[in-house]
Amino acid sequence: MKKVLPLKFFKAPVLKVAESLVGKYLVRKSRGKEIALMITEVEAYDGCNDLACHARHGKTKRNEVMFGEAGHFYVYFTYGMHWMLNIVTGPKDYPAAVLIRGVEGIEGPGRLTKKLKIDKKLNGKTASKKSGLWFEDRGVAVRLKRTSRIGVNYAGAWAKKPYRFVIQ
DNA sequence: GCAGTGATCATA
DNA sequence: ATGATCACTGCC
Repeated sequence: MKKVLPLKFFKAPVLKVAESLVGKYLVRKSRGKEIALMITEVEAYDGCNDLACHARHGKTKRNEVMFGEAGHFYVYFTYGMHWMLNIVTGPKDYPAAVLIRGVEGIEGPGRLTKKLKIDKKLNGKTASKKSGLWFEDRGVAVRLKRTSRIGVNYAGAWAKKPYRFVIQ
């Protein structure tokens, strides 16, 4: 069973999308080659009140995609060398996204984007075959584990929220 | 443990 | 214009 996840899938609340995205496949088509990898680790970033979320200080040029329609990619550059891949969720004008932190065989959000050649060209694009990057449900069931998020110690109480989902 | 790296954003 | 910050990685 191979089913491309429709944009509707991402309109649900971010925690629900994050949870159900683990065990699904991230598929990248680049230069005619298709690579499908199971997602093993994600994190949820939920709205302006989430002190770890980029949207905590309101809309800016960088994060405006998060305020848009669900099912679009939010890709940004950080630490002078790494691209981060997120998928926008929830209703329009509600800034929330799921960070894809790892897939099978590629541990770490920065490595993942490097291996799959993901950069700002995908920012704002939709998750579909047309953009060359999309998600598929291949009918795999997995056991999950919830933990607090990585690299957000500055976020006070929000740093402790169990918004990270990893495969067990 | 921590240096490297540069876009982004707030402040002026 | 300047300076602090950063959803990380790789090497020590």
